[in-house]
Amino acid sequence: MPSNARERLLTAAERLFYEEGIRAVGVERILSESGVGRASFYRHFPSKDDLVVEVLRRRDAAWRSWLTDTVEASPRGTDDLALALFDGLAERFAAADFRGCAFINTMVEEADPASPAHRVAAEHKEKVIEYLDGLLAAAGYRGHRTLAGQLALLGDGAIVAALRERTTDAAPRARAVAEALLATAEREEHLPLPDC
Amino acid sequence: MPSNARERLLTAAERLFYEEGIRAVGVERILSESGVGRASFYRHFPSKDDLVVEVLRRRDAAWRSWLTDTVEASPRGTDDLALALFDGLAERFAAADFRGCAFINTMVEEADPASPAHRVAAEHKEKVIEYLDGLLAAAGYRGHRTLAGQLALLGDGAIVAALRERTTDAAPRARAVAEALLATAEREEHLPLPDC
DNA sequence: CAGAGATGGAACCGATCGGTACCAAACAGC
DNA sequence: GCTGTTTGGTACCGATCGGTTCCATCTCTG
Repeated sequence: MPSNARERLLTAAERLFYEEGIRAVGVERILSESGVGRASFYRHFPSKDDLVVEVLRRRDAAWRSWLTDTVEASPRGTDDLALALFDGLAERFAAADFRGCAFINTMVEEADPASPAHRVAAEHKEKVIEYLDGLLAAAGYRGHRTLAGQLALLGDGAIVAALRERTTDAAPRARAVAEALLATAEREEHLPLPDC
Repeated sequence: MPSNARERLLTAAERLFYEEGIRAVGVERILSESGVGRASFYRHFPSKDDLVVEVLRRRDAAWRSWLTDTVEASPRGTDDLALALFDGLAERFAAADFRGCAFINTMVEEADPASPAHRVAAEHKEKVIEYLDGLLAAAGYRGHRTLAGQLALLGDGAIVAALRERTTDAAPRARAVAEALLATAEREEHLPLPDC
């Protein structure tokens, strides 16, 4: 059964790491905000780095389940299910504590690509792309793998833009690009015959 | 006349900040790698933060002049000058020390949007978008301002993707999206008459 | 050559970093 | 009620953080 202290540590650390950055938050802050004793912390996690990795793993799971829920709850047709991504992002951009993508931020803060935290963050993006790839393949798009990478690229670009200008404008802006992209890509599969 | 020590500090700091991150590099590292004495450092810069801001200012100027050179040296026609951006990015992605966009990284590391470093980084992106806007307006695109934001979004998305997968593949992938985007946008201005 | 300003080196400062050791209280299951 | 585990609190550790101070040396100018 899960420990109480461990749970409080993870939730406090997740919030603090996202709001202020991994390196910017010391162990002392996590302890005081979670109410956990210093010894208890190191009983549950060998080091701060291990806490970071565990926080990222949980956030990866939570984020991807949010993505699938958002897509499945979308009232759209099956053709442009992936576009629901950008409407979902718009909600995220509006959050008061929005500070970009936790995984992009981790890859920036943990510069070494071989570091555990960096790898977990990179693998998260891979899994998101695989999921999008599945959606696009099911919708019958020809170059679905490339298309999935392009949609993820648009999503990340929108997140960066939202972080920079601190508005939700980037979401519909990226959505429009995605629509233009899917409109041209769709033709290859669904409209092989010239229409003019 | 420019001080020798100051110049060495700025070049060493720029490299170290980009390779390892701003917070990850202490003053000691900058001193040892630049060969500048501790006292000399604080004679030239009131604090480390001031050095960070000055490094960003110089990188902003250098990056934007690189952008204009890249665009002007492009063999393309005036219509898709902006696409030269992505070919230029591909070269950057291939660099051995590529570690994303220094300004995105700064906005991630310096979480407070009001901090001087964060603001300089955000303003850099604004200036890039203004430049792209000018290019698109000159080429006769109708919604050139929105289009400029979308191209910048694609550029940032490509940079993030390149940081994640550590290949140059993201550049042509983003370029293809930009071409699809400009292809649909161009019609509004240059082809007001239906072609079928 | 003489003087002035800039320089590099090192000692030192308080604060904070991640991590360890120890302890008394709270808690559980029997 | 008693035992054994988990808990929060605190003191402490060496290392490093950004920053100050002093000094001997170097270089450039007059």
